[in-house]
Amino acid sequence: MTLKNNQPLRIIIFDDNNNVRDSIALLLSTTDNMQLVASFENCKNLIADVENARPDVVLMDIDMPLLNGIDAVKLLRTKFTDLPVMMLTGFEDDEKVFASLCAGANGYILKNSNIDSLIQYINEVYSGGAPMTPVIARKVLNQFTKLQPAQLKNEEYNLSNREKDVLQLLVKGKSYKIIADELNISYETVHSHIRKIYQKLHVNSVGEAVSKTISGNLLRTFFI
Amino acid sequence: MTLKNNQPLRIIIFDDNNNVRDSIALLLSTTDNMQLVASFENCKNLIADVENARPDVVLMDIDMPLLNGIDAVKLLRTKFTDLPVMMLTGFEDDEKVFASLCAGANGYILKNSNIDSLIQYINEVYSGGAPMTPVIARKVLNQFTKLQPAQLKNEEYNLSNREKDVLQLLVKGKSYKIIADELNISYETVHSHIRKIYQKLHVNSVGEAVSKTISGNLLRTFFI
DNA sequence: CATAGATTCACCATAATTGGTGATTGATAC
DNA sequence: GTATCAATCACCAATTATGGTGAATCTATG
Repeated sequence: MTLKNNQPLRIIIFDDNNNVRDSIALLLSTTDNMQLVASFENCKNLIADVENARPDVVLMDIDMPLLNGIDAVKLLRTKFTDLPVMMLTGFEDDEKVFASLCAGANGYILKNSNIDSLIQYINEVYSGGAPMTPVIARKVLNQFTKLQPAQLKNEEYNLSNREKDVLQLLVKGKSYKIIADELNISYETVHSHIRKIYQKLHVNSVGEAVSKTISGNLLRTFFI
Repeated sequence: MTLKNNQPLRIIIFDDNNNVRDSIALLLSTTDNMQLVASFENCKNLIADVENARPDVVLMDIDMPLLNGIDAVKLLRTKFTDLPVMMLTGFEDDEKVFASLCAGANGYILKNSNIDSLIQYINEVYSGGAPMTPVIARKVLNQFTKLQPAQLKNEEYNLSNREKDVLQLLVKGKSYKIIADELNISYETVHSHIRKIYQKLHVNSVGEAVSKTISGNLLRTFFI
């Protein structure tokens, strides 16, 4: 695995369960390129703890007294924007997965993952990946195939650059007048561009255009 | 691992590379609960082959002569809507990942994954997961955090049921008149609902409303 | 029962969007 | 060099959306 200057990966864990902290300590003590540099049962001194421990990867439980793991990640992100944080949780709660990822967590795995997996996940999250359970990933895919009929033939709409500019602003909810202003062109030019856009997208209202654009684009940007 | 009636998982592979087919055959021959029931170097008789082999999981290469793996998945999906298909590929090409998943693949992994992983991935795809590389998954997360500031505070807009109905149609690009028609209410009622919706969402045009709704909702439906 | 909110509808005036047609300029391709 | 297309602008007419005000009915909640 890729290591920083041949030094073992510095790991830190926040978990209120002694057993969990102990097992992870044991696991990491038998793993060559990893080192548990600190371990805490709550996030009371989160920022200071992290500053002192200088970890390469943070393991964070979700259900903890005082400050829960999700808020902890948010707090962490105010100081350490790129520090890899992996959530550890006992069960797969969709709401919490969602909230964690939104808060800025880089991965989300179950505590009952087998030992090899945990080591692998830590490596992955350190090297820029985002380990998540296949069940979560599956939800993304389902959404895909659901939306597919309309958008994902990936029709190249062949919008010109200017048309894309206009469409982008349209998606932000701007009116013709404001778009004209922001692009320094006349209202009638905007009108003209939008006419073309509607032709190319096969729609005939802002609603449809925005809808088609976002759902297409969002999904595409996920993977391209 | 979960098995169907204690029978080993029936695996089938399509790959034009003899070495790959051989290594996978070897790997699976040493794996208790899996069985390679057939192996083909192209998808010439895809449907027939699958019908005969009755696999539980299909492993599909992408670059193949005659019919490439992506089109093969599409074809497969016309007959076997739920059959787990995992793409196997030598390299991580974003476009192809995207195209495969759109075509209906359930997972996407690299051939150079280690042996244990492959076995695990097969199990996961069979049991309803969607194994994908952490790098792909990371892209999803990045998109998340990008969109977060605007939408994902997950403000409860407290829309009433009727308002949600109307908003949903608005998102589909329907006009007031058509919405009125579809919900069997008067134009003025639609008008009235939309006024309320705009208030609650803090917007004042279809564009904004649709935008706010979709980007919020799409992401949410991925994970909740 | 009184109050709040959801759902329904109406009228009015203004503003914004949509569709049609047409025209000029500049760049690019054949 | 001419045909094509992007980008710009204009005028006109019809439709649609937005915002204000007001009001009736019904349901649920205290």
